[in-house]
Amino acid sequence: MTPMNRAKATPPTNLRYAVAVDLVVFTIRDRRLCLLLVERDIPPFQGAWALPGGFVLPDEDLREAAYRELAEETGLGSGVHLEQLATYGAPTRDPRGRTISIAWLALSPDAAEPVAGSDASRAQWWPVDHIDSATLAFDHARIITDGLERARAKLEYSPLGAAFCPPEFTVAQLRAVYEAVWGQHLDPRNFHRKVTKSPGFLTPTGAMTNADGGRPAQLYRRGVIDVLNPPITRS
Amino acid sequence: MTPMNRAKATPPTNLRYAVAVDLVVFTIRDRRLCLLLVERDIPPFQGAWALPGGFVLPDEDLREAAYRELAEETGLGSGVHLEQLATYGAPTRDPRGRTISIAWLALSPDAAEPVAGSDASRAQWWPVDHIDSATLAFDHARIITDGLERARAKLEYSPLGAAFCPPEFTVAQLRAVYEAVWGQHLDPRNFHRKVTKSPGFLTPTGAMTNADGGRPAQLYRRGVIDVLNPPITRS
DNA sequence: GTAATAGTGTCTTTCAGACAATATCGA
DNA sequence: TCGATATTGTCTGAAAGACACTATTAC
Repeated sequence: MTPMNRAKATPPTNLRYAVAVDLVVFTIRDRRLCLLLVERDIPPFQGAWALPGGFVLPDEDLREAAYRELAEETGLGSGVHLEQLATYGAPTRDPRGRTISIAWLALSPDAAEPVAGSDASRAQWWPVDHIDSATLAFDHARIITDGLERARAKLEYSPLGAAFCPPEFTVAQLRAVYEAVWGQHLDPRNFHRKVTKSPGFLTPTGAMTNADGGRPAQLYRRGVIDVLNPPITRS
Repeated sequence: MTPMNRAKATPPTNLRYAVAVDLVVFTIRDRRLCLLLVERDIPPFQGAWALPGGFVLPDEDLREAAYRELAEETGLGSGVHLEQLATYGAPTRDPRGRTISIAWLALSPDAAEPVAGSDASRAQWWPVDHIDSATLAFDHARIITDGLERARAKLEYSPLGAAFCPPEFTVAQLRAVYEAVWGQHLDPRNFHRKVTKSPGFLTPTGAMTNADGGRPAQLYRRGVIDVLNPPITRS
């Protein structure tokens, strides 16, 4: 084994980096798409808003770390959709030293106010169009942009819109999700036909609700499929 | 700052892990989808086939590391499409110690034989349906599965099929890509109409080729768009 | 001429979007 | 009754899949 055999050798200590998870948590509140941010109470970027997150512990999987941080900083837990977004690792993205961050996209039904994290920093839901990218810590503005893009795209070809809804929901609630995420109005009648005809997207519970006034609506649960075919188009 | 304020503090040395990039490199050879694997010449998994990859150096970005490994182990470089696939970090995925691996998906035109890596390990193209998942090193079987799924999905709604083709190519060459990746026959006439009508997918060069016998075919270059609308459907 | 591949046209069915019409509640 | 929302139906135009047909080369 030559000194050139770097790629396969055990890495020396100077090739080890801090590894963190960051969470891009979306929900719908008041018909608007909102993102969870926490206010940093220590340097760097003290006082700036940042994504919730933290370092990965030695014995936990990456997804576990994401779930743990989600629970610690929001009180949210099971029932929240969590998927990997991307990994950010520019050498200077963290002034404290090289840090690799695995970003996760989380979609949550409208929850109560977020609980303060264990570090007592302030956590708050922000409408996405009220977030000032320039003031965010680290490269979190970029991560949020990527998360938004992913969420918007996923509504088209996956049943993830339902992840923003409670376990049982109406077609109108689901439509409100799509309208909030895409920022555009959708025809209620065509939307209704599309989602109820999309095989496996929704399963009717048989129960009805009249919580919204007007004619009572059928309640649905999330179906079993992972890919919408045909997709729910945006236009 | 309490000891509980773990999430925001600078991480101690025991919270640093090795960080690697692994490459899922696909190409089309002999009308079949092929994957580049290297034979490991040192433990662990000595003698097993693995994805090309290596550790991230202190001053390079993650994408740079992926490009460097690609060049070192394949001789490939510019002109290869490279995108992040996912990050794998199960605590025990590497018996040498905790290693976080950022996997990249690379799509390459049919190239010459891969050059031997700088560590002289053997590199070889494998038809994807000839790969024995059970014999692969680490969790690479899973990574390959994820890469395959991503590649298959991306052909539908992105112009990435062209990443498997040389800079100038015919519709038939592009169709061969789709057929290899999807493993199914496509009607040449409908395919031709779909891709040439898809706005921004292909730009004709004006030149023709008769390399395949029969009527000469128009040559195209990759267009400028990133998303196909409408998508190229699979059925 | 034949064989092979490239490319166009045409038919049918399916589906998306616009929007009328009907259904079922509360007040 | 009206106002609100839910749900179904109907029409039209666009697009997909099947496949006949024409075009242009090599031999």
